[in-house]
Amino acid sequence: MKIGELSRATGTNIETIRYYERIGLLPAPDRTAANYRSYSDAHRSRLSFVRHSRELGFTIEEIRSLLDLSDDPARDCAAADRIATAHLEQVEQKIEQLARLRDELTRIVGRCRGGIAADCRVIEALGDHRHCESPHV
Amino acid sequence: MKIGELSRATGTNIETIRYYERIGLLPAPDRTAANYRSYSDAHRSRLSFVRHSRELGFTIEEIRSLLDLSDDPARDCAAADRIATAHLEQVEQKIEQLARLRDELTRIVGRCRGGIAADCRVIEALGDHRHCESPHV
DNA sequence: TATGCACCCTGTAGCAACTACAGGGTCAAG
DNA sequence: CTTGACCCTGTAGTTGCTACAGGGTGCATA
Ligand SMILES: [Zn+2]
Ligand SMILES: [Zn+2]
Ligand SMILES: [Zn+2]
Ligand SMILES: [Zn+2]
Repeated sequence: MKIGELSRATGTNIETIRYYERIGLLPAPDRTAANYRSYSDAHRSRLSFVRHSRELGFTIEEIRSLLDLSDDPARDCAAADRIATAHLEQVEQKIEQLARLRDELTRIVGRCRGGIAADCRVIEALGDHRHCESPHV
Repeated sequence: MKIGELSRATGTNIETIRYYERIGLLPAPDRTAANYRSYSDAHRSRLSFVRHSRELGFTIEEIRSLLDLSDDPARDCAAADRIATAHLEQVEQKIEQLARLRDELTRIVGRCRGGIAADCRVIEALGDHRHCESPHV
């Protein structure tokens, strides 16, 4: 499989595939006589794993650890669980933070009654946290 | 006010203040005889505006537009309202996306029963989106 | 007077995770 | 024999900072 086919098969940008190789996330594939990369099915499924994990928000380093683990099928899977659980917790924290942000932004946006910038409550609220009702950080 | 005082007064890293000046978000202040930056109260409140807006998740470019607007107090404030509303919508979308992620991650994490990596349902789920119950993207 | 220390300066490079060229080579079809 | 689709390497850009390196300044103390 050439890089273009792998790109279409996994929905991954070609530049991204080369980037993953450069940072050691995907192993370097064989080359054809013309120096084209030639991928196997193992590459395809590894890349699918990476892309899917990225879509689920895991960082490259987390994915690296997860790949290490699945490369060594006899190891205890507790590490994978720990990574996934920690990531879930981070997502939950991020949601809470964004919800606070949303509430504060809703209050701020709702205060604009139109008119000139000098009188705008939105601009006023952005300039001074004392107008806020939550710490939002 | 020297840069260290401004830094303490606004809770902004000194490097960040210089960065804002470099990208034209803060006007270059006067200099002392020793070439030290010397800030006025106008600088201080402008920087507070920037930091507060950043805390609320606005991008630098959005803040630039908001500052342009507040620099011209006679202008109609509708543009500010539009920026803030658009930002609020983005925050809401991000929350929804993260909520989908959280649900999917919760399902995935819940499937691990311990054991070896070869049998791990978490690793399996990460490798193949067909195990997912939502599109989560 | 020297010297220590806190503070300031510029310029550059690093982070994450890509993305986008520039400037070239390869290969099959018409 | 040229056109077009593909592939290659290497480098630089994105966002919003942060962290030096390598210097200068200013004030208090011994
Ligand atoms: Zn308004
Ligand atoms: Zn606030
Ligand atoms: Zn498991
Ligand atoms: Zn999925």
